[in-house]
Amino acid sequence: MPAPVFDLTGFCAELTIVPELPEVETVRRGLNRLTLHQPIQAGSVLLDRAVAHPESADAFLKALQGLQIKTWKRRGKYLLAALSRAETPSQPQGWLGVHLRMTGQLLWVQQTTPVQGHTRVRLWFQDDRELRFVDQRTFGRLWWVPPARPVETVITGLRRLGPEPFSAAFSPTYLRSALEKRQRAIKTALLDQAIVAGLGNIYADETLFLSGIHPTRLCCDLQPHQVEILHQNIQNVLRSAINQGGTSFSNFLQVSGVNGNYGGIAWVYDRKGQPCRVCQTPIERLRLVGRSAHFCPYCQS
DNA sequence: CGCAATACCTGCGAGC
DNA sequence: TGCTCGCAGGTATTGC
Repeated sequence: MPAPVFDLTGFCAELTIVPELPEVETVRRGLNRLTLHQPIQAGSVLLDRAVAHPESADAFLKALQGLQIKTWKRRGKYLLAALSRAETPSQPQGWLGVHLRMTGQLLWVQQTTPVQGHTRVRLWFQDDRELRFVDQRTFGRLWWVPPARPVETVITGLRRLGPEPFSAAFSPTYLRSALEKRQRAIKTALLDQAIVAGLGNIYADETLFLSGIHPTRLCCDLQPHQVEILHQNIQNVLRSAINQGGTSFSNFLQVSGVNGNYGGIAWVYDRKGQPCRVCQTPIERLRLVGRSAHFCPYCQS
């Protein structure tokens, strides 16, 4: 099997790791090391609906031609490449947006690398390089945002995002006010990107375990000190996952010797029936608004 | 407005 | 062996 020059996702291909904030942040850092200041020469769209804007794949490719990437930013789980032209680097030329959703991957490969199944979009750079978007379940999307158009008018999902978990806006006070009147389960609220941007199913379950809070507990029933703990653990879980290079759950991290309780091991996620790492009680799973929630019935209440 | 259900997808594994 | 079916989950949309 031909290995990519660099797998920007940085995680084990055999494991299905859905990209949440730490994984997207890891991809962003890889993109910033590899893809900047090189004009896009051409490209190919193999699946039309992978391009959310503009309407036609041809228009998308035409717009990107000749542009280069100044820097990659991240907002929630969205990646945003600031575009410019080599001759006029200070003049913004819009944005390239990417959302990996469930199974999206960005690969930095040689153009001669055989095109694997599920390849959706190819962008060709100089020196035979290519940014390849591969996405088995086809939920991932790319956008081109024209210059002078506010990004969120094209990538409308950005409008619905709450604060970044490491921003000043995401304070314990904010979180308390966002939760105190809500009648929904706390797990559901953590998955709601309008409350805080970036948590997905895995890190939401891990956060609740570390906070000793049962996933079905109603937001409005949480004590202020519990919200404080929750706030701290949201940051702790995401921070340690980012420090592990984007995933806390991959085999190769374990075999390469990185470990400790956030280096290769989930407390509860996908551990139904296995003993709790703290009290040995079997981990349970229930369905909550169409998602699985994993928890320890003894440690979490 | 708040919240939940559903649609969108494909591959895989369980069960028959 | 080969089939069906449930499940995995981020986000947009729909509907109560």
